[in-house]
Amino acid sequence: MNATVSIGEIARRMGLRPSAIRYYESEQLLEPTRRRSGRRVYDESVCERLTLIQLARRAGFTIAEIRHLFRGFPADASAGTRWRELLFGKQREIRDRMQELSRMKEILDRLEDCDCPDLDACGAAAADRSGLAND
Amino acid sequence: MNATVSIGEIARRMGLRPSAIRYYESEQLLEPTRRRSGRRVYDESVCERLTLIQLARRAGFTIAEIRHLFRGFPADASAGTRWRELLFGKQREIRDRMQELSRMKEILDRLEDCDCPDLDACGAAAADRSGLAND
DNA sequence: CTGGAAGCTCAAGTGAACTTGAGGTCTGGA
DNA sequence: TCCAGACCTCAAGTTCACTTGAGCTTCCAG
Repeated sequence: MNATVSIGEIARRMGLRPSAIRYYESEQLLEPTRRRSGRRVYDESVCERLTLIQLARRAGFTIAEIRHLFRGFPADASAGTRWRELLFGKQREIRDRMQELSRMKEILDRLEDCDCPDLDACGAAAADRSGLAND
Repeated sequence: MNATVSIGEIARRMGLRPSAIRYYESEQLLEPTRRRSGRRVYDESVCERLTLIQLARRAGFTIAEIRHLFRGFPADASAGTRWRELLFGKQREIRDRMQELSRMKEILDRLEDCDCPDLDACGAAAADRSGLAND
């Protein structure tokens, strides 16, 4: 029934600019959009797709990687392998990023408990700093 | 004893390019470096600082934010408030990012268990997709 | 029917975070 | 002594992900 949403309306709902949506389409993260007298007409389902794009972006995927995530690789002998590699690589990246975020969170939490004007002046954070090299 | 490390050596140890280290210095994330006949001479402690910079970068801090993290804000009535705001804002951002990463991880983990050539072709991921709007 | 908002395309511009290039200096090993 | 290679500065270039502007069309409320 409600398959007649304008690009402006989708953008508003998703907190994006229309230009970003056109850009994603041009990058083939969205399928070519149906037109009515030249204008793009969306149905609601594009929102899920856009949410997934935003999620992937914030998880560190580049536009090209998201395209591969959605559309795979040009079908040849190595397509499956490359897909697996993208997947495994990204899983690893995400694990690493989660760890880094935890470490940064600890530093900030510790900073919160003191009232230094900055990290350089902060003794509470020194403990974290000295632990940083233990990789 | 070993207070005579060159920029190239520090870069190598930290997996950075010398240009990045010079850039951080120019952006005042590192203190002006001691020179010997024009060349920068580091002692090991700069590595902790660089590790912290990299951690913060990957946690989503901009260069300007890292500068504020280290050096605070120009001392005036609002300096303390702005510092707290930066801290709280970043803590929130980190929590959000960790949640987003978990969601993305789930999607990738599910993709791993099937053998679709891409996400568009994947039924296992459809469940995730339909759940995405439930914010 | 009309005027302003919203859309369209395409090319060029933007901001963040570095990198590269040009032109020159300094150092350390053969 | 010679010179390859590491450093220096400063300005300009690069990449990514969009945004903006120009010039033009279409929609719709009054």
